Amino acid sequence: MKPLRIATVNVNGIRAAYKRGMDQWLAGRDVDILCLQEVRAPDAVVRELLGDSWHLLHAEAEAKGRAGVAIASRIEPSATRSSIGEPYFDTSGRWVEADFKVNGSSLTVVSAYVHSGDVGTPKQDDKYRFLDVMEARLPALAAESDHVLVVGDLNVGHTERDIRNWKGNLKKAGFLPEERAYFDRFFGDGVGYVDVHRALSGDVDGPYTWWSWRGKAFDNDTGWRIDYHLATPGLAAAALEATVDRAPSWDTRFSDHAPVVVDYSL
Amino acid sequence: MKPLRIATVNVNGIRAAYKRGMDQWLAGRDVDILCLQEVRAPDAVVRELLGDSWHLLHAEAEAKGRAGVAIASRIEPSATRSSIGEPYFDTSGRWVEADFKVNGSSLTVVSAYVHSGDVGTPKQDDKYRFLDVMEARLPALAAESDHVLVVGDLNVGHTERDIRNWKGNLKKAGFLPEERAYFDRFFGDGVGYVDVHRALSGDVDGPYTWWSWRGKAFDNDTGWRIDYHLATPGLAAAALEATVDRAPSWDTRFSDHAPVVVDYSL
DNA sequence: CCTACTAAG
DNA sequence: CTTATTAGG
Repeated sequence: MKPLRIATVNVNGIRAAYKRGMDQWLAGRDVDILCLQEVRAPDAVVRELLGDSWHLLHAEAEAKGRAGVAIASRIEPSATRSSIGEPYFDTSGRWVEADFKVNGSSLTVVSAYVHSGDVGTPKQDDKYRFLDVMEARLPALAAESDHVLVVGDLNVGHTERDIRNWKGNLKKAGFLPEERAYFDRFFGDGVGYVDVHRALSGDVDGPYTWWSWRGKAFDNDTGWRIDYHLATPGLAAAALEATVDRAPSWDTRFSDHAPVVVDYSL
Repeated sequence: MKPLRIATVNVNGIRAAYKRGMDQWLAGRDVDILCLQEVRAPDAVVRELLGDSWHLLHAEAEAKGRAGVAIASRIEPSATRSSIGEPYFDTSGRWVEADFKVNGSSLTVVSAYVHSGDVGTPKQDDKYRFLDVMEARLPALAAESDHVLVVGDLNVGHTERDIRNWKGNLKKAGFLPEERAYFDRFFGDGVGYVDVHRALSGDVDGPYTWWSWRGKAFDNDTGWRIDYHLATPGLAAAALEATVDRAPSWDTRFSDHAPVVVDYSL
């Protein structure tokens, strides 16, 4: 049986990503379920760019040109939702859920875009509030489907291996102890999800998924691993291979984030 | 005696112009006095881009990133002014004057940027008000110097030969009868200036100096001649040659306007 | 440093 | 269609 290929990527504006060759990446990757964050475009534009070969679930943000998440799939979802369970976030373009039937099992896929945060500002409060709701939503989803996969830009590096310059970022949004503790719990017995890429790659540095556009961050691989596949244990056990599509393997850099692609033998 | 080469160009943002190769144009043209409009950058940025081989007179607009005119010269001005004579326009970045001594004669050069206007809006009132003040300033300048040259983006096409699609623009700002009448007066006995390029090129269509970025306006030469050299008669008689630097002669299009370059044998 | 928005051209 | 600004990342 051909594995199910699921990719997540923060496109940082899908119009800009297409200008930079995102279509070439897509054409070469044969993705079954494509999860996008920071779409930053109206629904009609997204449909036009992706073409009609996808089923598209897209949650725009209320603010024009901000955030926006989507799930584009070759197979049709049996159900879709665009709420994380807290009305405050329903128009923020940060969370969509799609249910699929795959070989007799139910699979829920989530495309998530956690706030970037900013210490000492209301943005950080929103980030914690979102992570709180997410922490409650994860086990609820796991109770409803055979398999759950939450992917996206979670804007937190979990461990010292997930950020190149971790010492310099201990007080920065994205690597705060309080943020990292959420991920300890996501991956702990209570919530019970698995960090798929970390499980497959083992205890190594990276692989990073985001690099600042500034300076030579990308060339020097001064990056952060903040784009994840969080899977329920049965699904995580079915993960065959995980890849970050960045140079040198893939030479089109169409966003400041690189796609994280995982094959699941479901 | 080597003629004095004076160029005018609306750069539509000097930063963007340099990115598109304005420096290559400048390097190949050996200009003595360079008049700029729509500089749209802080003074420090302009000085950095032009380098230290110029004397620079630069009037920024009060509004950041808007308008801005400059005169960069290889020879040092004996005096400079940045008022057209009406305080309302003093912070609009639309008028600068520099006086030079050239071979024993006095020469005043003005870099002007007339409002684009918009029929039925306050912008059109400002445009008329500016043209009113300009109409008063022209003879005053002529009385003070041996030679006066007012160059820049005057945002009005004078005659039917100055706009490709003149019939379609009779009611549009830039070709309104009331605007064109100002130029009849500028070139009439009362004010007494000469349209240098028209005098040299004769009664032909164009040559145009501005083409919209939209569509194929540039390739089809659907343009407007709105960038001028207005000279007092003695100076106009000294004009040897006038050129619009556009393709095919010059292949770098660094602005939606092309430079108008004139050699004066002073 | 890059995105999209907006006003201006 | 392009410019620079602004907020957001």
